[in-house]
Amino acid sequence: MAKIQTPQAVRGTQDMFGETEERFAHVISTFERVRRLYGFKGLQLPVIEPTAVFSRSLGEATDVVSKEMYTFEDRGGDSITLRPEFTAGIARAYLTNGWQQHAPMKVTTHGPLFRYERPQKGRYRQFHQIDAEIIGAAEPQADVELLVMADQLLHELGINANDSGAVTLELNTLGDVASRDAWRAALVAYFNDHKAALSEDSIARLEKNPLRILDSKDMGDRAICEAAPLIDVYLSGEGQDFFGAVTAGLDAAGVAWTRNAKLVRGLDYYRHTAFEFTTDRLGAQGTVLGGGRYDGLIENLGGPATPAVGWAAGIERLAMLIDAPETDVVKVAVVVEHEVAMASALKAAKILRSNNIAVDFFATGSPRKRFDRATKSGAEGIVAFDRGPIEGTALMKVRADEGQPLAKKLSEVLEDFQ
RNA sequence: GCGACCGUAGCUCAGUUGGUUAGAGCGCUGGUUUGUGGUACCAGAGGUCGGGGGUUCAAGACCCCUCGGUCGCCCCA
Repeated sequence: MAKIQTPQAVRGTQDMFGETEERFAHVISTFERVRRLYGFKGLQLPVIEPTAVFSRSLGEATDVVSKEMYTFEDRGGDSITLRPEFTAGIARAYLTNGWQQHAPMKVTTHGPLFRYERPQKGRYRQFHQIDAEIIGAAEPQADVELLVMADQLLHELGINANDSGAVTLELNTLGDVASRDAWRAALVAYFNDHKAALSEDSIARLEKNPLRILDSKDMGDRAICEAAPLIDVYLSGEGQDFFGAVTAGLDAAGVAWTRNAKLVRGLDYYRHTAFEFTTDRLGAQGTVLGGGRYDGLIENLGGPATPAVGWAAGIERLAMLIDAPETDVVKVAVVVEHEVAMASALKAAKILRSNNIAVDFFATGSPRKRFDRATKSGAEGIVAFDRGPIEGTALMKVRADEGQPLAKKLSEVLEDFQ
């Protein structure tokens, strides 16, 4: 028989099992727990959306829209896109379902996102994020609540800033529309004056996304950025008040933060608050959680002017930063030492499981291996079924820890492990 | 899209300046010991050395192409 080539996973996708999966699941379950502590509702959204949802809200010129989306035509001829981020889809759902009635709406979601990029450490084509948003809230307290929740989440995952220093909250403001536009114009003027010294990448950014030059990794660019104009000079009184309220709120809640006046967001719809929790432990992928205020987005999609704030965090990146969670271990290992005991063993396993006791079942391979595997499973107790004194009957033996084997009734076993 | 490094059993890796039947550990299967058993020992299965082409008397080792992986640039979580 001719060998056929074995199928491969799509580049940039992962098959998670064992510790990798446990870390992943732990991030999500912690997030689900913490989000409830802050009164956020869950949200489940489609993975596919009409392409326009993203092209209109992110901006046609952005890298995400122009070259990173998984877009295809469905059988009806409609252009469909696999979501590259959460916010646009949430905004769409908010409009199509008339969720204005619930405003201010505090929601969270999590799941897979897709971006056609070159995979590297902490970055995949199918990746996963947890996401939190408050829609319909214009006040800075919404920004604060979101940030305090993010901080607590990181803390409960064991990777927060306050003591370990693994992650730090960098905070900036982009101001309101007028402030932001004035700052942007000043930056363009400044960088144009220094165009000759800029890197090739940054000259391109000057046209497409001048704010981005501020976090260039090029050493020459960084030197030029040192003297670049800051938002503070162009920030309106209103913008100052807003930012002041956010920082005061964080201080009141005991959340550590540092000002990074060069922090910007890649997407056009951000206003006011911009923030990132960053780490130096993930190679080139320093951002673990990022977000900001996007008061302009819902209007971009044709809805009413609706203020909103939100953040998203990469589950894979968080999973790489946490300590390995304890692996789930079954409470009882049921071992079938002789075939005549099979029926009794199956029945016992079923009863134990019905009583909410986790059971693993060992009934294949040599009797010796069965017991070995049961021992290695880490179960608290082993319930073994052997041939009984009368032909065709079963004998139950219980062994917990190092003790001598005991003959027990199943009801006693239930008591032991309940 | 660009760059660097890597690709030998299921897994982690050895394989000396190219030279006889390609190895180890773990895992797996069977067995022997250990008085009911997490140990130790023995044996077995499992590889067309990512794929294709080339150089050579001889290539897992050298050259080219190709596919895959990792990391970095860009961009982002």
